[in-house]
Parts: sequence; C-alpha cells; structure tokens
Amino acid sequence: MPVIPSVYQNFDDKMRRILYNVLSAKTILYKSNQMISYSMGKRNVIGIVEQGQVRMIRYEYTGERTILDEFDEGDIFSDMFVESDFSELSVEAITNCAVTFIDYEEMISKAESSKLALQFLNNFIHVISHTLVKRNERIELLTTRSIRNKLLAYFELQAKKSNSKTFNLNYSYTDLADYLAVDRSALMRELKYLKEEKFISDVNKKITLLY
Amino acid sequence: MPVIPSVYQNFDDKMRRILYNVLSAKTILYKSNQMISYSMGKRNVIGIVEQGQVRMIRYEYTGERTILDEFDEGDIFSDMFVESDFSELSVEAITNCAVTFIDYEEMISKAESSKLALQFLNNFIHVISHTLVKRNERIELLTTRSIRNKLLAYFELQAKKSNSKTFNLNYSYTDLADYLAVDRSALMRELKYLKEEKFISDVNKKITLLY
DNA sequence: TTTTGTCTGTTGCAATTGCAACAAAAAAAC
DNA sequence: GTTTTTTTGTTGCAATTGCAACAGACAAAA
Repeated sequence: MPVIPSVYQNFDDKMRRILYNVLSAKTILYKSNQMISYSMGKRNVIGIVEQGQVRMIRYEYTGERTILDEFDEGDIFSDMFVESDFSELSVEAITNCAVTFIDYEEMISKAESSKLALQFLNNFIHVISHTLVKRNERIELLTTRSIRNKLLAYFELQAKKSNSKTFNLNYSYTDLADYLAVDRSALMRELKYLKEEKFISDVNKKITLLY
Repeated sequence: MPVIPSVYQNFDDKMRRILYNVLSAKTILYKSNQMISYSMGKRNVIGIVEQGQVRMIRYEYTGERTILDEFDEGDIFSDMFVESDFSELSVEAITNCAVTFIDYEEMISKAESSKLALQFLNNFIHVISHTLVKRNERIELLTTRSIRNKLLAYFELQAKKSNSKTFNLNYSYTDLADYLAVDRSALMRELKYLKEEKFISDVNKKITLLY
C-alpha cells in the first residue's frame, strides 16, 4: 500500500506550531466555491491544504473547462509549479477549507539553523515528488489513445489506490470528462458499452472491474 | 525570459567536485540508444543529466510508444518521481551522455552539516519545481481537444521559449506524434491543413507562426 | 414545498481521428 | 558510394469522437 507523504510527517501539533511560528506561516479559511488567490507579489508562496479540497482549473475562452489538478488535505500547491502566462488558471475551494501559506525562501533559509525546518523541507520534497508522480499518472491517462482506454486506465488506477476491484467514484461524470479531457456524452456512451460488454459494473458511482 | 534552474546554480567546478565528494556521487557515461537503469534497489536515487539528452518512454504491449518526458543537460530524473508498476517505462540515452547519480537520503542528511549540500538541496527543489511546470505544460497540451489545437499549443510554447515566431523543431514528426499522443498520419494531415490555411509555414522543420 | 439548477443518460449526425498501406526523401550504417 | 533504415508525405476507408439537443433524475436553494 503506497504511503502518501505529508508535509507533517513526524510532526506533532506542538512541533507544527513552533515550526509555523519560525516560518511566519499564515492560515486562511475559505468557503466552498471561493477563489483562492495566493500569488503574493513576487514571492514564491507555498499553499498547504490543511482541511478540505481545492482544485486548479483552466477556463478556456471557448467556455471549455479542464480540471488540471485536485489538492486534498496535506497536498501543496504553489505558483512555483505553474507557468503563469500560458492560460487562465484559477484555484478554487471545492469544500470549506483551510490553507496555510509559507514563504519558500523563508523555508530554505531557516532550514540551515532549525532542525524542525529541515525536517519540514525534507517532507516538502517528498510531497513535491509525490505531486510529480500524480502528474505522471495524469499524463499516462491522457496519452492513452481512446476514451475506452482512458476510462479503463482511470478505473484501474482507482482500483489500485483503494486496493480493491470495487471503489467509489468521487468525481461526477461531468467532472471526470473534464479530467480526462473528453466530451461528456462520448464518455457516457463508452461507459455504456463497457457495462454492456461486462468490463465493468456501475451501481450509482460504485464501480467494479469485472476482469 | 524564463530562467531554467540548474542544480549547479552558484556552483563553480571546484565546489561541484567537493559537493560530489561529500555526497558520494557517481558519474556514468552512456552511449546513444543505451538503456539507463538507475533503480538501485530500494534507495531513492536521483539522476542528473550532465551532458547529452535522455528520454523516458513507455512501450505498450501493442507496440504503441509514448514519449513521456525528455531530460536535457541540468535536468534530473528519479524513481521517486515515478509510480513504478503502472506500466513499462524505460529511460534511454538519446545521444551520448553523462549522468551523475546521487542518493537522496545522503543529500538530505548532509544538508544539515554542509552549506554546499544545503545550497544544492535548494537548487534541487527549484529544478523539481521546474519539472512540475514542464509536466503542467505537457498536461495543458494533452488536454486540448483536437490535433490542431495540440499542434498550435505546442508551436506556441516553442515560440514562447525561443522568444520568436520562428523556431526549429527538434522533434521528428514521428516523435512529435508520440509526444502529443496522436496518430502520426493524422498529425501530418492536420499539419498540411495548417499550412494550406496559412496558420503556419514549415520550411523543413523551421516553423513560423503566421498569426 | 416548490423552484431552480446541475447531473445523468441518450441519440442522430457530422467532423475528426486512427489504421493500413504505399512511395519518395532523407539519414544512418556499412 | 552504396545499401539499409528511418522519416516524411499522402490517401481511402472505417472507427471513434464531438456536438447539439433533449428528457428525466437528483440536489440545492428559496
């Protein structure tokens, strides 16, 4: 079972408080559907999702929407990880959530003198690495050559993550289509074929791989 | 003009030698087309491309090939960044090249005591961040909804990187198709249309955006 | 509790894409 | 400099996908 790294690995509450004090971290609360704007001028800022769920979304001028990434508790996001002027990106709170912001340079410079900050830095790297893994997975999904293969690859990934052939979809099909970058109705059609051909079963959002 | 981060930022040759000594780094030479196997048992190993060009490729059992990523001088790759058992991945030397391998835990633990190692760690994070940016770009390309849009998005990215409407393709069209995950002949056809409709000109691999 | 909005499920039709197959050009190997 | 391999360029045809439009289910808000 893969361990999902967290920036708080080996940290208890007290250590966390000390650390956040050392790093001058700020925690901000957002309501669901609220926009999160975190680019504070020229500084490299890191956002840590403490609670709730956050998504990075691209809106095309055509009205097309693509879910670029989803961040859950313990995930981090940062403008350091995004080329800003490629297209219109926004980060949105999906649920009510709490996000802590840290200044990157602060984190590095404090790592020299504070063991806690170095440990945090270490955790931070593991989290970025894991983010990279997620991105790679995404790329692997997107580079499969048909909707059928995209769906199966996605389902297999979910099955692997939940360690079972049966799992609950936590995307709506509308969102899944945006995530896999395909037309929703075409996705529904392919899903129907997959059910008809007994590749999967789908009892309202509970998917089972039948092979 | 965006600065591409390097793990050797602020390092001269002497510092680099000292650092590599501290970290017990090993540099290995590969001939072009040679396979690079870098997973040294259970350790987290980081490969730094010193010279030449390296690609990460997925081969499907169907014979399909997808170029997942390309690493140039100063880029890093690591098994930390890849979920190993998803599909058959290989890392291959495209040209003759030199790759330095570093043990991740070594890098972290030495950062505490060695200023040089901490600086290297800092650089390392910037490089990973940049890798993430590249992955995001890739995802943005892959999530556009047609071959035409993929091509245009790719061309625009290259134009932006070379800071000019004219630039040289360094992929063959065969490779570009594998990179954009589309059929080669379909890509050629779309390219023809783009030329006919005066969106671009293409004088043997020198592309110009005409809009 | 009604209203409003979003999500699911479906379908015909058109557009796009992939596949297969081939010839010519270019590049690499000998 | 000749041979071999790879890449480019093209096309007809079939399969897949997107688009548009709709009805019903479901959820959220008033």
